[in-house]
Order: sequence, then structure tokens, then C-alpha cells
Amino acid sequence: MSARTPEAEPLLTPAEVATMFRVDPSTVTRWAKAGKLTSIRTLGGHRRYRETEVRALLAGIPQQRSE
Amino acid sequence: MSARTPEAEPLLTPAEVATMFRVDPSTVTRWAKAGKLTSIRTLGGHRRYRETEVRALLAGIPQQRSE
DNA sequence: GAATAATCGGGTAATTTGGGGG
DNA sequence: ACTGTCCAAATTACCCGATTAT
Repeated sequence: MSARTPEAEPLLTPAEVATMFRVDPSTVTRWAKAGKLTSIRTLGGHRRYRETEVRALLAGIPQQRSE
Repeated sequence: MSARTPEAEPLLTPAEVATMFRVDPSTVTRWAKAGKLTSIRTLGGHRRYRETEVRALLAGIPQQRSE
């Protein structure tokens, strides 16, 4: 193992977010397209979501969206 | 006096890059083969990746193509 | 040199994407 | 307005045995 571990923020797959919200994965995609959810893209175009943001939304904490 | 520090740019292992993107290590290998990610090879043939490039890609900053 | 973990390849399932329509 | 479903194409995940890293 390398001595240094780069800090990486935990990300979730579309399926994981869908399971947590009890919705279809395509619905999560719509949320991302609508800007309701921050999405990070893999180099192949697949979306990943911030775990902290998802948990906050699940907890009912209103998020602040710039623009 | 302290010894000199060789100029070494920080490199990441396939597993580290995979964790940061929340993908399988084999996917990172695929990106390297596709030329989407610069890869440096160890003498044994294992790949290492530039931390600065990985971070930039994660941040969504489009990189220039060397070609 | 030995032991364990990680990364190589390849091949095959499973997931995701985007658009369209109910 | 919001969601679930259908489709094909693209991308990713998991499997293996062999090689490399520590």
C-alpha cells in the first residue's frame, strides 16, 4: 500500500441513491438533470452522488443551491 | 544540512483513483487504455496516475488532449 | 526468500445513459 | 408536475489465473 492516502469524499452510485429514496434510478437521474442533486461524472459519463448531500436531503435538511 | 528532495510528482495507484471516482479499479485501467487518463508504468508494467490530473478530472475541468 | 495484497490481462454479466411515451 | 417503464447503445462490475509490489 502506498504511504499516503488522498482524501476522497464518499460517493454513491445511482442505484444506491435510488434504494435510499425508494425510487427508480431514472428518477435520481432526473433530479440530477434538474439540478436538485449535485452529480459528479465518471470519465465514461456515469453519474456519482455526494453521500453527505444525499444523507442531508434524506434527513429533510433544505439544501442551498447556488444559481 | 538536510538532504535534497528529488523532484517527484505525486502519483496514485489504480485502487486510489478507483476509490476517488467510486468505480472499480479495472475501470480506471480502461480509461488509461482509452487515453482518457495519463498513465505511467512501473518497471513491472503496473500503472500509476498523476494526482493533479485525477483531481482536475474529478472537479470537472476538461483537460487538453496531447495528440 | 517467503507471504500477502494489488494489478495485470481477458471475457462475460449488470448497470447506466439518453430519448421517447404512458 | 412527477414518476415508472421500454428500448438500444455505451459503460461499468465481477469473474478468473498469472504476474508484480511491498
